[in-house]
Amino acid sequence: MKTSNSPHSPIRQEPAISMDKPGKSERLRREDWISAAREALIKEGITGVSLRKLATSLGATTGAFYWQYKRLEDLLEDVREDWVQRNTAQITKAIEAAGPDGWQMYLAYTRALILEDAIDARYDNAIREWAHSSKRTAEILRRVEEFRIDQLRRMFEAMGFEGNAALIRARTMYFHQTGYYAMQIVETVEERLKNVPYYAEVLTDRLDLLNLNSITDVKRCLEKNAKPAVSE
Amino acid sequence: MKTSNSPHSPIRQEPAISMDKPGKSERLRREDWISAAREALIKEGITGVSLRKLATSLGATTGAFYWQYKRLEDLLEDVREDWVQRNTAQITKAIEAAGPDGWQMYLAYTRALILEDAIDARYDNAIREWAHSSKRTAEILRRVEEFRIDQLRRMFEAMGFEGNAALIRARTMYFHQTGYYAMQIVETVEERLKNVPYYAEVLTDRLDLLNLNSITDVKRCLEKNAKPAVSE
DNA sequence: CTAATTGCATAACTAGTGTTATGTGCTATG
DNA sequence: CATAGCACATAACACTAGTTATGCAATTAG
Repeated sequence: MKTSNSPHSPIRQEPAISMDKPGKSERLRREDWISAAREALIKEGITGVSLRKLATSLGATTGAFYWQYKRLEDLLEDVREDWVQRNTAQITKAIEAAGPDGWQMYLAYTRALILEDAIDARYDNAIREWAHSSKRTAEILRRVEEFRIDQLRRMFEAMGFEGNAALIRARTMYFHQTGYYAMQIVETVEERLKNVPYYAEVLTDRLDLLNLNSITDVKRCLEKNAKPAVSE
Repeated sequence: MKTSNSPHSPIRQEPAISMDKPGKSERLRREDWISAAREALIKEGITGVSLRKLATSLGATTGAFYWQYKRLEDLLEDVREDWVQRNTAQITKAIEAAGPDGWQMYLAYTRALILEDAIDARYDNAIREWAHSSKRTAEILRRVEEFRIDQLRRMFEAMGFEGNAALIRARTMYFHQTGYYAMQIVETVEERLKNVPYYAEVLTDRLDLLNLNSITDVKRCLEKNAKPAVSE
């Protein structure tokens, strides 16, 4: 038997005052393992998330991990929660703050996607890929996607679309986004801004945005609290 | 050293006449391994494709595999080619045979997707997932997707959309499809048929399809060589 | 009938995995 | 200074992976 020191303390005290020795060799915290796991998941998929790789990337070994977590699965659960917070909770705030006007919500959503990178597409893809081999991940992904689509549906209803029309547009928009992510399209911000009026025309039936010829016009239209339509 | 018998013959002679002993224990062929790998890939992802699992599903062991293939990678390359043939080459024929009229091509594509299951969505997903960890798979996926989108772009151009408008619609349609696949939506054929007019309205600006109220109307509209528009 | 080849099965090897047990340097406390 | 305990490193275990070497029954050739 070993001494009775018990790791895996539920609440980690931060080093109170961690100043004065910044870069040297601070103690590892759970967030360090979560970050390392997130980056490995994004870069190589769930098969790339191995304890020894994570430990090496943190300049440690597997022994350090088991001081923070009891099992690998516990870290993976934290990664799932990290994804929900980063890729859904954040953009949800932006949309709902722009309400109740549907068009303002649409602009806020577009702005968050294009200008603020509120959703990391590679993170979404890695989670979706992971869901294929992890029942737990699939469950969380499904719950999040139902929430996201319902959020868009309420947005289109706020724009005046009723019933099935709002749902179809919500799904068209979200499926398009998912497909865009899945295909790992590489575009500059300018290219994406240039297409904003075209997608808005298809999804919202607003033809007036086609008058926005320059990218600066589009960008100005996406500014917060901007008036819905035509360039002044 | 062992005897100088050399396996991995480039061309496999079929058993000439394989009648009379159907179910017992026929010799394994490359297609058997390809089929087993495809089903494992679809069900469990690329991590589920292991030699011992494949062998077990075929009632054999790993030793049998190396009589057909030199390396596992050689089987995986055959699986990639199998995917291209099954999920792209087939539907391409259907579309191009319906040309040059763009609307007929649209109907042929929709019919192939909904009524003929010309694309196995789970196969597409598994390949896309695999592409995250396999450079070779990513290369083939990219080539196929560029071909698919260009095919849709030419279809929209044949419908009268010009330049960027045709490309945007092609991408919207394909991204939607990819997202639909990625989300693993479960719908009956009737549900999917019911939405055909709505999607057609968004993508092609044809309002006349909204007159198709019943599913049988939609189905009749999708019949080969059907007239473009209104219910008679 | 004998011998050779085919078409596998069996087992072992190397490498990588999560996990556990134990050793160890550093820090804070008395 | 001495000592307890924290935060690791090290090493080993059981398991699975692809691959290789070898054994072996069934078929075929002479």
